[in-house]
Amino acid sequence: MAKIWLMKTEPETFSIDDLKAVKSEPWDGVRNYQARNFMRDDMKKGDKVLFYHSNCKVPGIVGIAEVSKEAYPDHTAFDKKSKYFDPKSKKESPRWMMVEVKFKKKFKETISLNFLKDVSGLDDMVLLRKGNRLSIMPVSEKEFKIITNL
DNA sequence: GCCAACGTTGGC
DNA sequence: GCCAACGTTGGC
Repeated sequence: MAKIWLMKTEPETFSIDDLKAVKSEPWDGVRNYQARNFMRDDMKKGDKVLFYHSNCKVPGIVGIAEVSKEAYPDHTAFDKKSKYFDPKSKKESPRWMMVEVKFKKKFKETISLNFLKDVSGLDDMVLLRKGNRLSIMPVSEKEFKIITNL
């Protein structure tokens, strides 16, 4: 069964509108092991993705995307000129992986983080846990239903 | 821009 | 393997 994820991005860097424009995008630059493990081990083609804008005026969920390609090596880690370059990632044994996501839809309004905090049934959501810094995290079916019904 | 809460690094 | 120092994330 398809799983559901939440992926954070800074809209200044890559927003939902950017995704809409390019249709599909390789999710490069993830340099966190837990997030990588989710991509490498658990994200399957067809999984749904809640698209989240962070580090901006109104942080929150702005739309829905879908996994369009499963994990493969993140080549930006091999590129000395890339800001995501990691000398410890070798081509023979890539340390970092990425998936591709494609645009599904953009919500009319951002479901703000502030608002989500007050929605009942979402108390256990990973996103709302204190000190959470994961850029990719799992979302339960129940949480997804609540959110898409808002 | 501040700063709390994390994750990572590296000396020991 | 511990843990202090450092870097990063991300809400505010």
